[in-house]
Amino acid sequence: MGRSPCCEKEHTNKGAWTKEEDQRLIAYIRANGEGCWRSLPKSAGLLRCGKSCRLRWMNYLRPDLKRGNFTDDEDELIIRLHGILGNKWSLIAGQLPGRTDNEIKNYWNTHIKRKLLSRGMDPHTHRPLAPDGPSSRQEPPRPISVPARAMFALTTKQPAPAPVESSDDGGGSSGATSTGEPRCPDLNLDLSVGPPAADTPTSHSQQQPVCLCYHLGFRGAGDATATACSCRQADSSASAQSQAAGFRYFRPLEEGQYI
DNA sequence: AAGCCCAGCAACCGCAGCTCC
DNA sequence: GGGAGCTGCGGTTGCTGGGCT
Repeated sequence: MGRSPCCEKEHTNKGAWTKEEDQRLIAYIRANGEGCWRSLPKSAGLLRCGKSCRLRWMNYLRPDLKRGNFTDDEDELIIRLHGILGNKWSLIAGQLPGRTDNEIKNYWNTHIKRKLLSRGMDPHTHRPLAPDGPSSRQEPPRPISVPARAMFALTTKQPAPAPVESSDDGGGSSGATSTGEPRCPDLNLDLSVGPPAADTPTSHSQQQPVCLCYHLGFRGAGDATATACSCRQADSSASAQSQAAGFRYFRPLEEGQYI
């Protein structure tokens, strides 16, 4: 594709995977588990680079993947999460069991963008399109910039004004829908980005942060999708410190609460 | 029937962040 | 503290198949 290869290895296959390669990869991971992608190709007898193996497994071969069309509910969830998280496809994928970031990214670019445009919404800003067209004004992407592994706590305490650009103009995807359904009423998203707050009580100390994963169905071990959320694993091992820097805090939402 | 166009999907690449030493 | 190596993420590209002319 015009760029230099990511691997220095010259004798690696590229392009579409063959059935044989798939079978080898599946067999190897079944026997040895995931991890150590760099050495996996050699161990598995594959002429691929580790990144390629990982991608193939994550996006196509994993047994817990859900194939098939996205449902309307998934559509709406993706739109809502994109409004909150922006192009953090992996985070969004984490809320959709069986879906991959690549799949969601592709789906967004091919379907949902169009869907939002047909609704008169700007897919980047989740705001109503300007009268002079979507691309005529080069508005920066969503102002909420959440680093992939940045610590953020999400609170739902109301009715404080949301620091996030919520859909107060009536057009945001997180607001009430045209049907009047209270999808995300007056959300107070307190996305605090910074060092872990566990030992540093702040003004949020009385506002129990909420783990998106928890609310959206990831309940930890036992769940087929448990690996997508490490909230409950965070404290269990020192090696999970990096995970702890991610979704560390969680609290189930109460009935009637929305995100 | 043949060629063209385009949407959708799979895969690649560079980079950022994390861990280990 | 800093460098090296590895992993994961997001953007981009290229292939493929279906629809249209």
